[in-house]
Amino acid sequence: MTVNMSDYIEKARKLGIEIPAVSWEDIDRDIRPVLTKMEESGVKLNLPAFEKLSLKLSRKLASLEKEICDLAGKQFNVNSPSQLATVLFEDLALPTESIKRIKTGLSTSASELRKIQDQHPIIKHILEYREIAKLITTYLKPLPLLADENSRLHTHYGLETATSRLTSYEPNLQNIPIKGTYGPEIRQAFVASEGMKLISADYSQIELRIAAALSGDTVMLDAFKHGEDIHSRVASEVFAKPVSEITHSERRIAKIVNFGILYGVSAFGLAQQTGLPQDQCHELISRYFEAHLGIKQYIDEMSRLAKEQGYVETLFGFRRELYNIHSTNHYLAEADERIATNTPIQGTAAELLKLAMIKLDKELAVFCHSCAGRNLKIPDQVGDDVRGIPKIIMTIHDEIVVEAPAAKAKEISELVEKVMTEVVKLPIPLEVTVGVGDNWGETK
DNA sequence: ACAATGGTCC
DNA sequence: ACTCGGACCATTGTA
Repeated sequence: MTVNMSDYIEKARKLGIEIPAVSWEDIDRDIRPVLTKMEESGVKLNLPAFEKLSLKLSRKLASLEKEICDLAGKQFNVNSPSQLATVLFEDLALPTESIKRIKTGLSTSASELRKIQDQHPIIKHILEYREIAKLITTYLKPLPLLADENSRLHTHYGLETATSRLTSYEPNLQNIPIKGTYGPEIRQAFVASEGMKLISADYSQIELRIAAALSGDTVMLDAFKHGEDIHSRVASEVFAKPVSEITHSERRIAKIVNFGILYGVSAFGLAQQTGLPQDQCHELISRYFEAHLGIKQYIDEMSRLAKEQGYVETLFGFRRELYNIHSTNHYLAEADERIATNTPIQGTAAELLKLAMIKLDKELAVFCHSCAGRNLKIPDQVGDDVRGIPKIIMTIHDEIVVEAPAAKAKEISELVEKVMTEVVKLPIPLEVTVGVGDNWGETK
């Protein structure tokens, strides 16, 4: 047995991780039929709600466009970055010192515009215009056109990514809005069929937990073991004060630091995101690594592995080649170093979700079988093909959405939580947040 | 048809 | 010069 035990399974065992004896290739083979079923099931849209919101926002967009052109003193295409740059930085002569230069001139991206938001009332209008235009053109208009005769929307899932994550396309259901004023409204228009409920279950901080497990960082492992708020905990470390004294703003910054670590943060990037001066960000990063020697070691180890073997691997052996790790172009070489730290974490998270989906799909079948004599089926009051069978209908990187008969939703939500929580045994618990509702916005 | 820009999600 | 991982998609403007 141990003779043929793969390297990565042995590696996992040493980290105190118990994983099933499967490779990423086994996982991808077994997830495919599950994905196909999800594609065929689809998710139901509340089309009248789409129509209503679309109309409301279209009116708002038109009035914003008029206000913007009035403030600009001329008619122009607000959708055109080049025309917009001319209006802002030539016609209105707004300050350009802090604005990023791009190939074609001055950037008009939201992050740049926010820097000069106080300089002119037009900026706020433009930001709101962009937000609303995005929602209309990317979601509200196209999605209903892709729905079938039962108002169900069928995405396609792909397996070809650099990290073993899934993709979703035509349409992409993995970037449906959730933030902002209207994000929740859009999610509320993703609904359960009559007699059914939506169950949404997502892993909380799965990437940070995997980082803790893969690195063996004792401080982070300890924090997760005790169920601490990881962002507040890191805030107390980098700002050197007790958790009880951490402010909302300090926690927000620590959250950005935590994400930055997963992505291979630089002081510059952190400054960009937090709005703090770069030298203070440098200080925060130093303090972070002082408090998390295990994480520092992990990053160095991945960098070393990348240089030695030219690739890194996920927990289940998915390999990513790093072609630029030895490049004399430092920018490219450093980019590969960041990829080397991130890929095992992001990739392992993706593999755990796939494993959970494979197991859940089987468990749901078992559940249905055991319910066979208990009148589980909902009479076909709907024209579609669901009729009371619980199904996985969507996945969004760390989240699984199930559609289940209302009468069994509670029971099934507990099954979903159990399968996801127990998919592998890490030295720390995997936490899952579950919600049940009549629509996707309600399950949070 | 394609590059550039910008924006949504995890 | 230029900065933080992974995706998909819409629009503009040029070829």
